[in-house]
Amino acid sequence: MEKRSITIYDIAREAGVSPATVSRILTGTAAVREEKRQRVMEVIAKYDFTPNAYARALTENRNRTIGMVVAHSDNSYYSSVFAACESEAYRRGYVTMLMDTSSRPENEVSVLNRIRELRPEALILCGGRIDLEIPDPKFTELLEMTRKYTRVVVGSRSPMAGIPGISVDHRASMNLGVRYLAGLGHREIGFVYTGRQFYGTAERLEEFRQVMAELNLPLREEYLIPVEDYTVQAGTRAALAIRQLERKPTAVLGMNDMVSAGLLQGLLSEGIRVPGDISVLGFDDTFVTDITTPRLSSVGYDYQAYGAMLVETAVERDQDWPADRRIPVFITERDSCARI
Amino acid sequence: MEKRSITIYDIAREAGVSPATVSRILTGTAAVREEKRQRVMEVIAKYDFTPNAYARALTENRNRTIGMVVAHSDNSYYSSVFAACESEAYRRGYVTMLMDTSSRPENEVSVLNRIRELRPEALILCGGRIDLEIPDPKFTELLEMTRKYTRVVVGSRSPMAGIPGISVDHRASMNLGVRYLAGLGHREIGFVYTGRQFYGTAERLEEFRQVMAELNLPLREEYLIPVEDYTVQAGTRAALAIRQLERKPTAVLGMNDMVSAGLLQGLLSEGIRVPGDISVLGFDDTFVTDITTPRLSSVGYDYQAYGAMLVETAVERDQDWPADRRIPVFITERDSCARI
DNA sequence: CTGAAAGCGCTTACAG
DNA sequence: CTGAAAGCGCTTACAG
Repeated sequence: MEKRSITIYDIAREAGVSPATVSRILTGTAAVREEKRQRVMEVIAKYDFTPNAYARALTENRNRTIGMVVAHSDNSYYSSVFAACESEAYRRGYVTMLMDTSSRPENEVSVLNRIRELRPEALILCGGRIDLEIPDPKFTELLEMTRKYTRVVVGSRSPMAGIPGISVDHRASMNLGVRYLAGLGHREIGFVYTGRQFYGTAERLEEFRQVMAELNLPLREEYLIPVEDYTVQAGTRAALAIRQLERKPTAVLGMNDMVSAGLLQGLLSEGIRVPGDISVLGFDDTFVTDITTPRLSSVGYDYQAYGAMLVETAVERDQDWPADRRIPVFITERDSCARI
Repeated sequence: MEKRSITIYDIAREAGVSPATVSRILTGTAAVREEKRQRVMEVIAKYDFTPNAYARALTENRNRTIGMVVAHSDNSYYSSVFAACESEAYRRGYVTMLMDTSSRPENEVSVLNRIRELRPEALILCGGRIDLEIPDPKFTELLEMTRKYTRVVVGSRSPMAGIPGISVDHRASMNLGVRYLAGLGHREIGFVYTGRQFYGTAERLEEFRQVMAELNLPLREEYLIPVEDYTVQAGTRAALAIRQLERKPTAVLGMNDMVSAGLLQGLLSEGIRVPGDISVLGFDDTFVTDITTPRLSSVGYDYQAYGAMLVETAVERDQDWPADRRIPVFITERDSCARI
């Protein structure tokens, strides 16, 4: 941003053509005599001229921009989803602006206000109030406003008609996890969960009960252990709770890899062997799984595919996308679960 | 983006004022009679009107946007730096667009081309060719072009006059690490390093030799172990190399937390106790340190402060910032280093 | 194939 | 305090 930046007019003057011709060369939308093209290209190169995306956006009424707002950009789940979205968006010629709300409602408000001004062609929302089991009407209203200015897609359950939702198949992930453990011979299975207010947790909890019943496994309420957040420390505290138990589970699922890592450490430091005494299974299959000792088996998703689907749905607006789609899950066996 | 979005003209007409008045209310730059303000605000609320940032940017010749390009957005070091920058930028009223180059030169080129069109008020560059010990002239030229359109700041050593560089104090980090280990009684110290072509590695290597000499500790070339990349697997392979050693170090520094985590696991699985037989110290102090067993001691930085400094330097352009600044380092003791 | 002109949606001197 | 008008830097009918 110098005093006044060089424009298409400057290029045109120096090349001895009209600004329209320069524009045609830049956009490549119309034929231009080769000789003129040459001259113009030379002048462009001489000044390292690059057309102003803002002016272009204003005339074309599009800006090749995608907004993405996540709850915590430095959390490895969200950063994996973002990285996947960004690369797909970039491949399609879009640039991504990432904003972080730290899961704070006041930030969600101000971030979405800013997004409306920025008018990205599409907005991808992941985490925060959008994940609430019982929708927050204030937030729903905010989404309605945002929709007037930009197409929105959520990495969650669809919050309303017209906003496609694409999310992890929470029920399938729990089903797979429990069946995997049952296949290893476990009958006494626990679940350390976080975020009861979120639909993903609700779905996993329901599925847990259901699949345990289907498999004819005993469901013990004391094996359902709530923790406050998604941290290592929360997992460690859950391990303490498990130690107190008269009769212990032989396997436990942790809400995500961080909680599971804490669980694993906590159990170990209580002298409980993993997987010797208790098997631990994580969710998300982030790189954390390679770092724990023993390495953590985990139910994961194809982040690359998830990101691609999110961006595709965001960008190809004419298609008739399903209101809700779920990402398939798979399990990666490492060393934290044993046959009993 | 409907057919035609609602504009300041629509608002003006319905409120019975001129567009200029609406604009004045929106920007808050000039006094407007209270009664008119009321009327206008009502119409704005009625339509959830939000001014178009692109049009505004074009007239004001600024866009309140910061670009950030990182080598790997899903790497925890970069995502910590980004999160810190984003929050500081947001606090100052800027939105951040994050782009990821995957450290590929061809992506650096296309990303920077796109950045020039987008004309963010400032660009923060972290990782990739900017970190090369011997500058790449092609890349330097690319930076020169970019500078014509936007102020650039790097999270690295300053590549040229006019581009402020702010980076981790690599020498200090190594000095601190070695002195810490020496303080624990270690004399036989090793270093597993990655990216010899990067200045940060070069600095750490030099400092390693220097501080070892200062402390009168024996420097054994076979304790300087190069690995290919910054992964857990690289650390594991380094552990194998250490096992082969006739005479083993009693402590080793790993290039970053990931490498150190792999080192730790590899050593453990070779039957070498950590920290009983060998102490391991990491760099970066990311959340990885809480997940390893034993938990990893690590030399880290204040990411929040780093991000704030990067953004401040990027945005307050009138100030006379030093060409090169280094972020202070500190050590966080956990359980991977023992007194000998 | 090419230029003059209008328009995208704002802001800001300029003149009351 | 307020409006008419010009301008920001492009693109695209429109008319040759």
